[in-house]
Amino acid sequence: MEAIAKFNQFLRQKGLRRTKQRDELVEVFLRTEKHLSTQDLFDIVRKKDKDVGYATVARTLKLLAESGLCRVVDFGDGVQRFEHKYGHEHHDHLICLKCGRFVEIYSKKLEKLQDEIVKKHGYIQEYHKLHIFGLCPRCGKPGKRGK
Amino acid sequence: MEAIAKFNQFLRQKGLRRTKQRDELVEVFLRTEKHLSTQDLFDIVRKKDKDVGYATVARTLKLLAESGLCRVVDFGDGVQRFEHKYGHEHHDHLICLKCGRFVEIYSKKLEKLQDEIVKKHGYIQEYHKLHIFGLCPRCGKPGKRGK
DNA sequence: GGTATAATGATAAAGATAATCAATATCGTA
DNA sequence: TACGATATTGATTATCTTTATCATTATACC
Repeated sequence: MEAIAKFNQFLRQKGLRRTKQRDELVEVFLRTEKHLSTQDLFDIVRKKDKDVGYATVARTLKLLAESGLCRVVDFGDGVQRFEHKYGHEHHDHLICLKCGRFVEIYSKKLEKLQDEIVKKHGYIQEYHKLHIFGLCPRCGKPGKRGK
Repeated sequence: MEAIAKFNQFLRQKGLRRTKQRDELVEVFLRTEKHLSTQDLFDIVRKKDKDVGYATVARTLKLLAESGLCRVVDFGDGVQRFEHKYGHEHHDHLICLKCGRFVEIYSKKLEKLQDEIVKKHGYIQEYHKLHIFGLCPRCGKPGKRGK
C-alpha cells in the first residue's frame, strides 16, 4: 500500500525505527474509514493483538499526523479524533447537533474565497478547519426526533 | 449596561438567582475584550475579590454561553476559551501558528456560500466555526522569526 | 422575617493527553 | 552474524482541564 510506504519513509527521514506495533497500527488505521480517537484505535487493535499498549497507540497517531498521513479533527467534545488525509482530499464537516451524524463537504469556491481572505490579511495559510453545526435532514424534519 | 440586563433576564427565565459573584463575573467578563479561559477569568477576578471560587467561574461562563452572550472558541490546545457574542457579530479566526496572534475575520460572501452548501445537503445550520491556521505577516516574512 | 432551594467554595472525580522508566527491540556497523 | 548505541514499548504515573459532590450560605418569594 502506498500510504504505508510514505509512513516508513517518514520514519527513515526522522531517524525513527520501524516496529511491528507501528506496522500494525498504521495498517489498521489506514484500513478503517472512520474518524478514530486514540481509544477507538486501541480497542480495534487490541482485539487482534494484546501486546499493544495505549501509549503506543497515542504515540503512533501523533506520528501519523506529523507525517502528514492524517489530520486531527476536534468536534468540540474534548476528544481528539484522527482522520485519513492521504487518499482523502481536504474537506470540511457538517455535523448534526442532535444525532451526531456528519457529512464531509468540499467546495472549491469556498476554498478559493478563504484563500483570498487570508491573503488580504497578509497571512500565509497552512490549513484550516471548518465545522458547521446544525440539524441533519432527519433531525431537522418537523415532527421527527433524531436518534 | 445592556448585556448585563440580558443576562439577568436569562437568569429569571431559568428560575436562577442573581448573586454578587455572578454580577461581578459577568461585569468583568464583558469588560474584558479578550478570549478568556476559565483560568484567565478566575485570575482576573481573584485580584479584586478573594471570595470567588474557580468552580463558580466555570459555572458562570457556562451560563453566559447558554444565555447567548458568549460563545466557546477552541483553538485546539485543549482549553476552552470564551468570547463575547453580544455586541460582537459572528466572525471567524485567522491564527498564526508561530506566534499565536490572531485576527477576527468576517466575510458576508463566505457566510452566504456556506449557507448554500448547508442547504444543498438538507441541513439546517445553527452555527459554524472556521479557524484558519498559518503564518501572520510578521512570522511569514522570510528572514524574520516570529514572537 | 421565615423558608424552600439555588448557589457557593473547596475538594474530589472524571477523562483525556503526555511524561516516566526499566526492559526490550531495532538497525547500522564491525 | 553478532554487537552495541539508542529508539521503542507497555505499564504506570503525572498533568491538565472540566465536571461532580456536598455541607454551608445566600437568595427571593411569601
